[in-house]
Amino acid sequence: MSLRHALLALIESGPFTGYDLMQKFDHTIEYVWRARHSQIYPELRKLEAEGFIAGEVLPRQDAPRSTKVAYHLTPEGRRELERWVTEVGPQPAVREPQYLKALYLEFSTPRNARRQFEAHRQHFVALRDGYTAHVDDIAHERTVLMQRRLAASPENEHAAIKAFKLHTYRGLIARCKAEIDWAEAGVSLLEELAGASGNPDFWDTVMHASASPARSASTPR
Amino acid sequence: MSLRHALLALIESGPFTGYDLMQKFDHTIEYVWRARHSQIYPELRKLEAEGFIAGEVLPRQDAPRSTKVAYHLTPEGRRELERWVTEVGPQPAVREPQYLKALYLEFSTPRNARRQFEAHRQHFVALRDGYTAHVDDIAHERTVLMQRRLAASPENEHAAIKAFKLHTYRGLIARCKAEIDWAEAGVSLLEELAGASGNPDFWDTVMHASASPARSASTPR
DNA sequence: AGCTCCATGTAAGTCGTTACATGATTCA
DNA sequence: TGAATCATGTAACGACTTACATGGAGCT
Repeated sequence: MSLRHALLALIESGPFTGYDLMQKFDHTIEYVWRARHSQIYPELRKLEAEGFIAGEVLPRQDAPRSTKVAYHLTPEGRRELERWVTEVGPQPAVREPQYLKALYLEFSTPRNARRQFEAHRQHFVALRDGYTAHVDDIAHERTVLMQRRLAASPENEHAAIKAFKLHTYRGLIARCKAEIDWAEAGVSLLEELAGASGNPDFWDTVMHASASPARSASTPR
Repeated sequence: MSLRHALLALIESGPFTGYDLMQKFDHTIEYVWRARHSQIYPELRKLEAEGFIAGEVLPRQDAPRSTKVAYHLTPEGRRELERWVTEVGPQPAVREPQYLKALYLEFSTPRNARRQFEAHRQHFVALRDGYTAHVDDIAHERTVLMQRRLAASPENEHAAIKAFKLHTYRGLIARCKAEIDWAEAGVSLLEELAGASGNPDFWDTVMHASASPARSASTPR
């Protein structure tokens, strides 16, 4: 149920068209929630039907013969945003595909296990770098969203508003670091195991090979 | 697409009934993927239809007049399990409800912000404690799953099999720690902001109050 | 007679994905 | 002429949730 609130929060410093919002979700800017345009446009219409946002039809600056719709927050939308921020929501259920796989790496070769950890590492290095660049942009007030939001607030609140955003992205950076450390420790673990086994074929040996292949109780031994 | 593989991996040390599996997902044991029985039973039938598992009808020990179905892995299921472990899958999209909310804490009071961080902390402390207990169980080979899996493998692989599981859960513990640290740093941040603002009402003042309430471009100022 | 555990299901709905689609305009 | 950007949609499907439902058995 967070997409709608991500939209409301963005639109608060609007007005924005669906296309504007899509771009914020699609690449870079909104780094904590991902959404596709096929989800965004219908959700905007729902939010408008519920009275949380209001759209106005504008001519397109690039193509004056067609139009676009820019949405802004209504007072009800504002209240809904405040309600959401105030409410303590349920934490999402644990569902970790990479860790699930890591539990069962013995079903493949150590070489592959290392590949998994390296891919994991790479992904989170890239993610961390993106976050880091974004933190920098926020600290230097280089993002349009920050500028708009600060412009709409009294000066004595600027520090806090900025601090919340920085704290959020720094937390995500710390998480990336934890993932990177885990992946690197995984590689180290494999190397230790390689050393401990005197086996020169270690890296290409499937552990836990089909020792008990699909024994069936209807085939009593 | 991970539920089916979680099921295959569990069933590998089977046979298990849907009810057995449900319990492993529901509470404690399988700490990396959560699923409900309403998802598990249909998926088991799908896996059987695809030939990855095979069920056999058994009498229930507690109620001999009714039956249950215990599934075991087929050779195709075994191959599918190996294929999945070998394949480098796509990382799931970033979607972080708590961090999203943290980005916009200025729409509520600092008192509420602190409540959010404290709830976050609590949740991950509990999760970490669960993981920690589970790591202990694995290290001492107290779980049925570990015992079955080790019994079905040659001794020289026991260390590696155990090491993968320990490494996985320790990684999850490290992640919990990062979350706990983040939440605690959030509380500290709020206290700093409280000190910096000389305002005695700080904790109950909504920042970013409706300074620009739903301005509409159709209402030019 | 009612509670709990075992064991299994269905139905409705939300959320999200990929893929398919269109139409205006500018630029090379 | 074709590609890229702006702008907006729909359709089909998959994953997951909540809620509703049943039926045997033992325990108090």
